[in-house]
Amino acid sequence: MSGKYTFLATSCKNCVNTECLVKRSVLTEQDDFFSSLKTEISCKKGQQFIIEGAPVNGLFFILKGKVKVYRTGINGKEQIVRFAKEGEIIGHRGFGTEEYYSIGAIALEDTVLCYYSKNSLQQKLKSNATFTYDMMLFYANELNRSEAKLKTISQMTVRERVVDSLLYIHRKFKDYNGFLNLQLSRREYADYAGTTEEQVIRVFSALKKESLIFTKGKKIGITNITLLKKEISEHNYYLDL
DNA sequence: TCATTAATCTGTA
DNA sequence: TACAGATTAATGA
Repeated sequence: MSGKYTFLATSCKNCVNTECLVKRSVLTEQDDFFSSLKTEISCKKGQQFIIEGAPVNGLFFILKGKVKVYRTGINGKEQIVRFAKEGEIIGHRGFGTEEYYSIGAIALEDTVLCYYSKNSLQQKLKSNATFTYDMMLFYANELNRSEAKLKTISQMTVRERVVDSLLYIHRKFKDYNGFLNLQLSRREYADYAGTTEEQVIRVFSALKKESLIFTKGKKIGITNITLLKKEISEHNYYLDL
């Protein structure tokens, strides 16, 4: 971890983030002590808060903001593993037996994170079955999604992968004023879809010509989501995760 | 505001 | 698919 952090202090009790696993499962037991164990970390847009290869000491929960999780590939190319929003967990793959992070994470906008040490989490997981169960469901989902993504990358054409990425961003982050509620560069789309920047640009302009999407600078809007979904589902690769 | 840097797009091999 | 160059947007002093 690097850079300057701003530390705030919000109790989980007063937290507005109802999607958070800690908020949902732990606070029901009237135990505000656990929420005092967290560290609140605020990071600016573009700031990296997990570095590949750094030792794992705990787990991050996103209180507010959006994040990308990536892994550096063979030729130094960045492969984006997933995007995450409020309430999601970051760094969980290293939580069990791994000693070092196999992924890096960067804030895509100003983000506030709640950080729990390995120790305090392990204790809570052992004593609170609801929390453990919720965590298990989360891990199962992640595994499912990551296997689906492997299929996507290995079996779809470039165009299908780009369309798939757009649909993924759409169902995860929804629209805001008609545009996707997450601004990504063409390079980031490429890194997620497993292709190059130029390919993404070309697919985007093709989709624009076909009136399936529209763009305004970095902002992208989906005109016809039904047709976009159809492109993927025709090949039976579309998974609503 | 202007200059510098980054991002986007197009042409071509 | 990859590279180079042109154009446009974003950033910072």
